[in-house]
Amino acid sequence: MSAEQAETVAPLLKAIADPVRLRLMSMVLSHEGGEACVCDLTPAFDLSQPTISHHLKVLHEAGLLDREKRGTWVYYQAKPEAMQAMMGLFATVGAVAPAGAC
Amino acid sequence: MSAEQAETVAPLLKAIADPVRLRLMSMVLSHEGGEACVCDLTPAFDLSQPTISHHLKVLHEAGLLDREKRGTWVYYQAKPEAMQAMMGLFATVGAVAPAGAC
DNA sequence: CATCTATGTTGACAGCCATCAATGCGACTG
DNA sequence: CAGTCGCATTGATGGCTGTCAACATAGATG
Repeated sequence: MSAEQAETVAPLLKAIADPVRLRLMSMVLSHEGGEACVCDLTPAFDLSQPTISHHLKVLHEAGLLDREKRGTWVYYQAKPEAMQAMMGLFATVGAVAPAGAC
Repeated sequence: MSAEQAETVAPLLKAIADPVRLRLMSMVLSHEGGEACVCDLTPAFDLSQPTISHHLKVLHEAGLLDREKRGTWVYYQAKPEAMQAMMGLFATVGAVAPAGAC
Protein backbone atom coordinates (compact mmCIF):
# COMPACT_ATOMS: atom_id res chain seq x y z
CA MET A 1 0.00 0.00 0.00
CA SER A 2 1.43 3.34 -1.05
CA ALA A 3 1.74 6.34 1.19
CA GLU A 4 -0.79 8.16 -0.99
CA GLN A 5 -3.32 5.37 -0.62
CA ALA A 6 -2.81 5.40 3.13
CA GLU A 7 -3.34 9.16 3.26
CA THR A 8 -6.54 8.72 1.26
CA VAL A 9 -8.11 5.92 3.24
CA ALA A 10 -7.11 7.02 6.72
CA PRO A 11 -9.55 9.97 6.92
CA LEU A 12 -12.41 7.73 5.79
CA LEU A 13 -11.57 5.12 8.38
CA LYS A 14 -11.14 7.82 11.01
CA ALA A 15 -14.60 9.10 10.16
CA ILE A 16 -16.29 5.80 10.98
CA ALA A 17 -13.87 4.69 13.71
CA ASP A 18 -16.36 5.74 16.34
CA PRO A 19 -19.12 3.62 17.85
CA VAL A 20 -21.72 6.35 17.42
CA ARG A 21 -20.85 6.95 13.78
CA LEU A 22 -20.67 3.23 13.05
CA ARG A 23 -24.20 2.82 14.34
CA LEU A 24 -25.36 5.93 12.50
CA MET A 25 -24.01 4.58 9.21
CA SER A 26 -25.57 1.21 9.89
CA MET A 27 -28.92 2.76 10.77
CA VAL A 28 -29.02 4.97 7.69
CA LEU A 29 -28.03 2.07 5.43
CA SER A 30 -30.65 -0.24 6.87
CA HIS A 31 -33.36 2.38 7.04
CA GLU A 32 -36.20 2.38 4.58
CA GLY A 33 -35.05 3.84 1.27
CA GLY A 34 -31.44 4.05 2.45
CA GLU A 35 -32.11 7.40 4.04
CA ALA A 36 -33.12 8.74 7.43
CA CYS A 37 -33.77 12.09 9.07
CA VAL A 38 -32.12 13.17 12.29
CA CYS A 39 -35.32 12.64 14.24
CA ASP A 40 -35.16 8.95 13.28
CA LEU A 41 -31.62 8.58 14.56
CA THR A 42 -31.36 10.73 17.68
CA PRO A 43 -33.65 8.67 19.96
CA ALA A 44 -31.37 5.62 19.62
CA PHE A 45 -28.58 7.36 21.52
CA ASP A 46 -28.09 8.86 24.96
CA LEU A 47 -26.64 11.92 23.32
CA SER A 48 -27.90 15.42 22.66
CA GLN A 49 -29.23 16.37 19.25
CA PRO A 50 -26.29 18.73 18.50
CA THR A 51 -23.89 15.88 19.16
CA ILE A 52 -25.67 13.62 16.69
CA SER A 53 -25.73 16.49 14.23
CA HIS A 54 -22.01 16.87 14.69
CA HIS A 55 -21.35 13.20 13.99
CA LEU A 56 -23.52 13.32 10.89
CA LYS A 57 -21.59 16.34 9.71
CA VAL A 58 -18.33 14.43 10.13
CA LEU A 59 -19.69 11.54 8.07
CA HIS A 60 -21.01 13.97 5.47
CA GLU A 61 -17.69 15.80 5.16
CA ALA A 62 -15.91 12.47 4.77
CA GLY A 63 -18.15 11.79 1.78
CA LEU A 64 -19.95 8.84 3.31
CA LEU A 65 -23.35 10.51 3.63
CA ASP A 66 -25.36 12.88 1.47
CA ARG A 67 -27.57 15.62 2.88
CA GLU A 68 -30.89 16.66 1.47
CA LYS A 69 -33.28 19.11 3.05
CA ARG A 70 -36.97 18.47 2.39
CA GLY A 71 -39.18 20.96 4.19
CA THR A 72 -38.56 20.88 7.90
CA TRP A 73 -36.57 17.68 7.85
CA VAL A 74 -33.05 16.91 6.73
CA TYR A 75 -32.51 13.47 5.24
CA TYR A 76 -29.16 11.76 5.25
CA GLN A 77 -28.54 9.24 2.50
CA ALA A 78 -25.83 6.63 2.53
CA LYS A 79 -23.38 6.59 -0.35
CA PRO A 80 -22.68 2.89 -0.93
CA GLU A 81 -20.10 3.64 -3.59
CA ALA A 82 -18.05 5.63 -1.06
CA MET A 83 -18.37 2.79 1.42
CA GLN A 84 -17.34 0.33 -1.24
CA ALA A 85 -14.40 2.43 -2.38
CA MET A 86 -13.22 2.71 1.19
CA MET A 87 -13.44 -1.01 1.80
CA GLY A 88 -11.78 -1.69 -1.52
CA LEU A 89 -8.77 0.40 -0.57
CA PHE A 90 -8.93 -0.94 2.94
CA ALA A 91 -8.69 -4.46 1.58
CA THR A 92 -5.43 -3.61 -0.16
CA VAL A 93 -3.79 -3.42 3.26
CA GLY A 94 -3.81 -7.16 3.58
CA ALA A 95 -5.86 -8.42 0.67
CA VAL A 96 -8.18 -10.02 3.20
CA ALA A 97 -11.83 -10.47 2.35
CA PRO A 98 -14.44 -9.98 5.05
CA ALA A 99 -15.80 -13.23 6.39
CA GLY A 100 -19.03 -14.21 4.72
CA ALA A 101 -18.81 -11.52 2.09
CA CYS A 102 -18.44 -13.99 -0.77
CA MET B 1 -25.42 -3.43 13.87
CA SER B 2 -25.80 -3.56 17.63
CA ALA B 3 -24.32 -1.08 20.04
CA GLU B 4 -22.10 -3.83 21.44
CA GLN B 5 -20.76 -4.68 17.99
CA ALA B 6 -20.06 -1.00 17.36
CA GLU B 7 -18.20 -0.70 20.67
CA THR B 8 -16.16 -3.77 19.71
CA VAL B 9 -15.18 -2.76 16.20
CA ALA B 10 -14.60 0.94 16.79
CA PRO B 11 -11.33 0.53 18.74
CA LEU B 12 -9.95 -1.78 16.05
CA LEU B 13 -10.85 0.69 13.33
CA LYS B 14 -9.45 3.54 15.38
CA ALA B 15 -6.19 1.62 15.72
CA ILE B 16 -5.63 1.46 11.97
CA ALA B 17 -7.34 4.75 11.07
CA ASP B 18 -3.98 6.42 10.72
CA PRO B 19 -1.84 6.62 7.59
CA VAL B 20 1.29 5.55 9.44
CA ARG B 21 -0.37 2.53 11.04
CA LEU B 22 -2.06 1.57 7.79
CA ARG B 23 1.30 1.47 6.07
CA LEU B 24 2.87 -0.37 8.98
CA MET B 25 0.20 -3.07 8.84
CA SER B 26 0.57 -3.32 5.10
CA MET B 27 4.34 -3.56 5.33
CA VAL B 28 4.27 -6.24 8.01
CA LEU B 29 1.68 -8.26 6.10
CA SER B 30 3.58 -8.09 2.84
CA HIS B 31 6.97 -8.65 4.41
CA GLU B 32 8.70 -11.97 4.08
CA GLY B 33 7.19 -14.48 6.47
CA GLY B 34 4.46 -12.05 7.52
CA GLU B 35 6.76 -10.52 10.07
CA ALA B 36 9.19 -7.62 10.27
CA CYS B 37 11.47 -6.04 12.83
CA VAL B 38 11.39 -2.35 13.67
CA CYS B 39 14.59 -1.74 11.76
CA ASP B 40 12.82 -2.91 8.59
CA LEU B 41 9.95 -0.47 9.08
CA THR B 42 11.45 2.71 10.49
CA PRO B 43 13.43 3.84 7.41
CA ALA B 44 10.23 4.04 5.35
CA PHE B 45 8.96 6.99 7.39
CA ASP B 46 10.12 10.49 8.17
CA LEU B 47 9.43 9.80 11.82
CA SER B 48 11.60 9.13 14.82
CA GLN B 49 12.10 5.59 16.06
CA PRO B 50 10.13 6.18 19.29
CA THR B 51 7.15 7.34 17.24
CA ILE B 52 7.20 4.17 15.14
CA SER B 53 7.56 2.15 18.30
CA HIS B 54 4.53 3.94 19.70
CA HIS B 55 2.42 3.16 16.63
CA LEU B 56 3.45 -0.49 16.74
CA LYS B 57 2.48 -0.59 20.38
CA VAL B 58 -0.97 0.76 19.53
CA LEU B 59 -1.44 -1.90 16.87
CA HIS B 60 -0.17 -4.56 19.26
CA GLU B 61 -2.53 -3.49 22.05
CA ALA B 62 -5.42 -3.55 19.59
CA GLY B 63 -4.60 -7.20 18.92
CA LEU B 64 -3.63 -6.70 15.30
CA LEU B 65 0.08 -7.44 15.73
CA ASP B 66 2.05 -9.93 17.79
CA ARG B 67 5.43 -9.15 19.32
CA GLU B 68 8.30 -11.57 19.59
CA LYS B 69 11.80 -10.78 20.74
CA ARG B 70 14.55 -12.84 19.17
CA GLY B 71 17.98 -11.81 20.38
CA THR B 72 18.57 -8.16 19.71
CA TRP B 73 15.62 -7.73 17.39
CA VAL B 74 11.91 -7.52 18.02
CA TYR B 75 9.69 -8.99 15.34
CA TYR B 76 6.12 -7.91 14.78
CA GLN B 77 3.84 -10.48 13.23
CA ALA B 78 0.52 -9.73 11.62
CA LYS B 79 -2.54 -11.54 12.95
CA PRO B 80 -4.64 -12.18 9.84
CA GLU B 81 -7.48 -13.66 11.89
CA ALA B 82 -7.80 -10.38 13.83
CA MET B 83 -7.77 -8.43 10.56
CA GLN B 84 -10.37 -10.76 9.14
CA ALA B 85 -12.57 -10.59 12.23
CA MET B 86 -12.41 -6.81 12.10
CA MET B 87 -13.37 -6.68 8.44
CA GLY B 88 -16.09 -9.22 9.03
CA LEU B 89 -17.70 -7.07 11.69
CA PHE B 90 -16.97 -3.99 9.64
CA ALA B 91 -18.85 -5.50 6.73
CA THR B 92 -21.97 -5.88 8.87
CA VAL B 93 -22.31 -2.10 8.81
CA GLY B 94 -23.46 -2.14 5.25
CA ALA B 95 -22.97 -5.70 4.05
CA VAL B 96 -20.77 -4.34 1.28
CA ALA B 97 -17.97 -6.44 -0.09
CA PRO B 98 -14.66 -4.77 -0.98
CA ALA B 99 -14.17 -4.30 -4.69
CA GLY B 100 -12.02 -6.96 -6.25
CA ALA B 101 -11.99 -9.11 -3.13
CA CYS B 102 -13.88 -11.94 -4.78
C1' DC C 1 -47.62 37.72 13.05
C1' DA C 2 -46.52 34.49 17.08
C1' DT C 3 -45.21 30.12 18.21
C1' DC C 4 -43.59 25.56 17.95
C1' DT C 5 -40.63 22.07 15.90
C1' DA C 6 -36.61 20.25 13.58
C1' DT C 7 -32.08 21.10 12.75
C1' DG C 8 -27.53 23.43 12.39
C1' DT C 9 -23.87 26.43 14.46
C1' DT C 10 -20.91 28.45 17.97
C1' DG C 11 -18.17 28.48 21.99
C1' DA C 12 -16.24 26.17 25.65
C1' DC C 13 -14.10 22.40 28.04
C1' DA C 14 -12.08 17.97 29.21
C1' DG C 15 -9.77 14.20 27.32
C1' DC C 16 -7.19 11.87 23.97
C1' DC C 17 -3.43 11.63 20.31
C1' DA C 18 0.79 12.12 17.44
C1' DT C 19 5.22 13.57 17.85
C1' DC C 20 9.80 14.37 19.64
C1' DA C 21 13.85 14.65 22.97
C1' DA C 22 15.81 12.29 26.49
C1' DT C 23 16.57 8.27 28.90
C1' DG C 24 16.62 3.30 30.07
C1' DC C 25 17.65 -1.41 29.11
C1' DG C 26 18.99 -5.70 27.21
C1' DA C 27 21.96 -7.92 23.80
C1' DC C 28 25.82 -8.23 20.92
C1' DT C 29 30.89 -7.03 20.07
C1' DG C 30 35.47 -5.86 20.71
C1' DC D 1 34.46 -4.82 31.00
C1' DA D 2 33.33 -0.83 27.83
C1' DG D 3 31.02 0.52 23.95
C1' DT D 4 27.53 0.18 20.57
C1' DC D 5 23.19 -1.16 18.57
C1' DG D 6 18.11 -2.05 18.63
C1' DC D 7 14.17 -1.04 20.83
C1' DA D 8 10.90 0.56 24.60
C1' DT D 9 9.48 3.98 27.95
C1' DT D 10 8.83 8.54 29.94
C1' DG D 11 7.68 13.34 29.92
C1' DA D 12 6.29 17.28 27.53
C1' DT D 13 3.73 19.78 24.06
C1' DG D 14 0.61 21.24 20.47
C1' DG D 15 -3.34 19.75 18.11
C1' DC D 16 -7.42 17.26 17.49
C1' DT D 17 -12.07 15.28 19.28
C1' DG D 18 -16.44 14.25 21.63
C1' DT D 19 -19.72 16.41 24.27
C1' DC D 20 -22.90 19.83 25.92
C1' DA D 21 -25.29 24.41 26.71
C1' DA D 22 -26.75 28.23 24.38
C1' DC D 23 -28.18 30.37 20.46
C1' DA D 24 -29.60 30.80 15.46
C1' DT D 25 -32.40 29.57 11.48
C1' DA D 26 -36.01 28.03 8.75
C1' DG D 27 -40.24 25.86 7.91
C1' DA D 28 -44.89 24.60 9.67
C1' DT D 29 -48.94 25.87 12.23
C1' DG D 30 -52.30 28.45 14.51
